[in-house]
Amino acid sequence: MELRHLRYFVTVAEELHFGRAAKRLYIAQPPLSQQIQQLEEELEVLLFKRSHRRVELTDAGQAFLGEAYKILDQVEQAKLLAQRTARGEIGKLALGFVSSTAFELLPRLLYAYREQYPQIHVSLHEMEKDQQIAALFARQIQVGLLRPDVDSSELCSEIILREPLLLALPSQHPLVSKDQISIHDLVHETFVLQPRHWALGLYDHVMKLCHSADFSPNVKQEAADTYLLIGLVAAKMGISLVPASVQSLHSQGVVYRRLEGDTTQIETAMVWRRDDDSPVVEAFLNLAQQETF
Amino acid sequence: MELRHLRYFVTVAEELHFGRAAKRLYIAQPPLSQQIQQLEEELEVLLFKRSHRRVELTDAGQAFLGEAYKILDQVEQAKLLAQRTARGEIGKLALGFVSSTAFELLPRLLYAYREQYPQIHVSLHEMEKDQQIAALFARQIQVGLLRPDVDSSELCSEIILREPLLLALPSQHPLVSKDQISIHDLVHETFVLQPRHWALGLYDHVMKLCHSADFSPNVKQEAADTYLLIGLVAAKMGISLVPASVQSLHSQGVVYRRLEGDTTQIETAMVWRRDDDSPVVEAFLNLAQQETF
DNA sequence: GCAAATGATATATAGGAAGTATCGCTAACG
DNA sequence: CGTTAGCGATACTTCCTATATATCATTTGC
Repeated sequence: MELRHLRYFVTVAEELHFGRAAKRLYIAQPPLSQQIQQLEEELEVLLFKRSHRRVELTDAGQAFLGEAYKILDQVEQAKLLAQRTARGEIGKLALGFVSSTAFELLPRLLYAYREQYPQIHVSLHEMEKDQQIAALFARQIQVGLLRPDVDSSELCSEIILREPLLLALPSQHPLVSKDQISIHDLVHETFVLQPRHWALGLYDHVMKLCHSADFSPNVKQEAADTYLLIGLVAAKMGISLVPASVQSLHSQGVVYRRLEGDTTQIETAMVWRRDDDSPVVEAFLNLAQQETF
Repeated sequence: MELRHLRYFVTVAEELHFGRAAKRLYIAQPPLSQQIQQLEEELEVLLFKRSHRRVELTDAGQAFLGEAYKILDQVEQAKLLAQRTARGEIGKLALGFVSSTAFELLPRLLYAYREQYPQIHVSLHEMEKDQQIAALFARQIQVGLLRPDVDSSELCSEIILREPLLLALPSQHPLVSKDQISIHDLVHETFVLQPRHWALGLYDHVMKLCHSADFSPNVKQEAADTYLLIGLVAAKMGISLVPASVQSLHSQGVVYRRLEGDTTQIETAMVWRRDDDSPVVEAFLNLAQQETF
């Protein structure tokens, strides 16, 4: 049995007339009769009652007609599904992200993506950099958002955000009222920072900055979680240096200031498998590249 | 697109190897490659990622595979459905019957039929003879159970039950204790009968019988419904003559007796449209013929 | 009883699916 | 690093079969 048989059968069942059905199918009448006979032979069932004057469906033909419609419809659906899936309009996307992207970058990307591809189910997984890379290899996530660099020939990456460092201060801190704050003003401050193993790139940036002013920061407390970190600043445990996007985490008792003369750029990159040509991923990457800030 | 494409696609998807898939399909490898290419061309979608070393499904291929399985499965289902419908194993059967068949014949037929064709939905419609014939013409019922004769070239009929007449007596009636009861013993009795228009054949049989003993029955009360008729006998409104199968309607206060020397046979027939070749009807008729009593 | 209508049959044709031979690329191996 | 085995694609041929043409057989309506 081929779909041809079903298409022909449906048409004859609709016309109840071999001649008209053949015309509608743009074939001659004899081959149509033959194909219907073939179908009946394979099913071992008579689908039509033919008198030389009238054609009508048998009970079995009636039953088969309903199924035939369903099948032909499902074929169309399958075609559409494949095309949409290929265009990245349907599917699943697992994203890894470092916590610092959760305040600005990730929400913006997600919002834009959802708008354009509402049928994609996106799952979000907060992970630190190394975990993300492992998860990419294990195909647990398809795209990661993290701080560069990534060194692997099997992965691709692209920087999608560069942002300055900001100083986070308790709101009653004396420096708040100062016009311009330079890195040298921080020599005797106590710091609250994320642990090095947790936020490698950021940590090293901060260290480099302090060393450029010939001091090592006095780290009183470490906190991996960004919410907690800002909370500690508000609680006057110390000051901190954070990527600018953290600013959108408006926390009472914390103010943010640029550091005079600091040109540090904190970079955020997207990472994905080089061999991943999934259209879902491709669509996400394209969109993210356009949305670059 | 033809089912061939789906069958080939599914096999390649299962094997992830064109050579092995071709072997399983009993065709050579090149035509298989070509058919898959055709399919991809029609869908405008790549279904497989081919490196010269490995074949794997794309996302779209994965999605399409699920649909392809469903479609092929549904084709099998459709085939089965048509065959079963043709064999009369699936469908609907509307039966008309006169009330007197409801006690013995109809239950027995139904029981046997349901056992063999549990998937058929049977609907039952109590109607008198003329209504049944009209309903057969109107295709509201497919088979009728009634008293012959039926005179129409468009209908077929066959007698499936012959039964004697029984005398129904109130249990305290003097005739109950008599050894042999003859029709002549009934000359002075009062009768309860079904109206002539309602039970044509039966009524005429009773009249003929009485006239053979040179009297006309004294009909005190008529009752169309058989239950009511027997109830009236129990209430000593009179005696009645009924087909033997009514006996299975065991009613307190009523006893049944054969009439000595009476050879009357009450006949019940099945009637159906001559042009009805529905397998459901055919199966029912066959079974009823075998079950004849 | 003849003509029109309609589906089946017989035969011819052509379009395309399958077969054969071969190529091109990759990866594993000595 | 060249060689070889594996595997899918391509080129070309063959053969099957779906389609077309012509005709027949049967029914029905005038």
